[in-house]
Amino acid sequence: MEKLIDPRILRTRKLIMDAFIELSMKKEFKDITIKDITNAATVNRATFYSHFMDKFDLLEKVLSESVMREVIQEVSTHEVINEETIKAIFLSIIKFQTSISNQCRRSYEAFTPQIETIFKQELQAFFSEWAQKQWPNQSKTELEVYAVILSWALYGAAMHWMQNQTSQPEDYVEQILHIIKMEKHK
Amino acid sequence: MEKLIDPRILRTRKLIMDAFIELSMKKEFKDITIKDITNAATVNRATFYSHFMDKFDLLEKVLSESVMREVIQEVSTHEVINEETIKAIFLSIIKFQTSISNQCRRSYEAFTPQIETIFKQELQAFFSEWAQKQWPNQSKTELEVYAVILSWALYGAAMHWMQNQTSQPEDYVEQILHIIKMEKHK
DNA sequence: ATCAATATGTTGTTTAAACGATAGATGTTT
DNA sequence: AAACATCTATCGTTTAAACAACATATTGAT
Repeated sequence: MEKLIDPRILRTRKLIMDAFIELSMKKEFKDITIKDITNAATVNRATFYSHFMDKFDLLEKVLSESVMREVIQEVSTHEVINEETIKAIFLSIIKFQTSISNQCRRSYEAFTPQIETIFKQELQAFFSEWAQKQWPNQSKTELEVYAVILSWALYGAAMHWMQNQTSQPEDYVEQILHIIKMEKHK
Repeated sequence: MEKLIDPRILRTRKLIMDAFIELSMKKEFKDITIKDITNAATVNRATFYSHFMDKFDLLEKVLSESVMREVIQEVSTHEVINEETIKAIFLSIIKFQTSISNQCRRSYEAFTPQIETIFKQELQAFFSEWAQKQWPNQSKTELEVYAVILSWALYGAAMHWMQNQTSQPEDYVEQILHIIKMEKHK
């Protein structure tokens, strides 16, 4: 079933994305030109356009594919969604947000809306898939709602913690677990 | 005058060479297959053969281009050949030899002849070029002899030190400077 | 020693990427 | 505001690399 994509495509995509991530740490997003990116990626500028529509398209894909994958990977060891998984994801979100707010500096604020959208989308898809595996008897729409609530609640809580940082994240996440019910009964 | 080489060629060469250097740190040379190298380099196996004749050809080019460049670079700050330059090169050789004897481990001994040949070639070319700049009035053949003697003597001394390690390299190099005359008078 | 599996080179064909040229947008200096 | 440079985006042509297939070696286990 695998489509067998030409490895050159994968390599070029990775070169461009990695170069962009690298540049984002030094320059502001608006000051990064396509030429900057393709130069650093050792790729022709025209080639950029056969992979991405523009810089924003690239940012979107970098966030969803490259960055979100890290978060997912950290929790992919867990078999089912449980309190441990929730804790792990919460901490991952904070870890990621902290790292990009350090890396991107000034340009960070300008892109929080995009980042938030992508983050919630990915989280929702992730929860939805896993919920269906975990509770195959529940109706799809019901599990979808469950996934939406979980992803929004978790992301919102993480953002709230980021702004206040009153307690330790480990203690904070305990509070979330008191609110969200993890059980589903047939 | 620059030939303007297709960047894909440079990129692929670098990918292969870097992958090889990386693998050399983990595996013995004889156990590294072309497939290993091209896999790590994200390059097709057939592509390898349009850049290198075989594994030995690759090793040769890695040593002369990639590694020797480091040594040269360390002394390229110096304007002319003097006692400081000699010291710097001597220490660079030792540094390089120590690092590959740590990295390549068992396969190291098997390739010392090749490494030695390449090292002396590169050193000789380096000294020859610089001697001609420094003493343009001297005859070319005379300076060539000078370059040969310098390169062999330095490399030999470095190898001798490596095997015995009696004194500190800084003290050892002083002894060399007592033997080799650095002056040239018209 | 035999057989199977894996590695080495090589070749013809297909495809992704490089190149050069282009036109329009954006931005900076005078 | 006009001149200038730089960036964006696209397109046809050329080239390097991917692919698949092949014959021949090496290796390794039975």
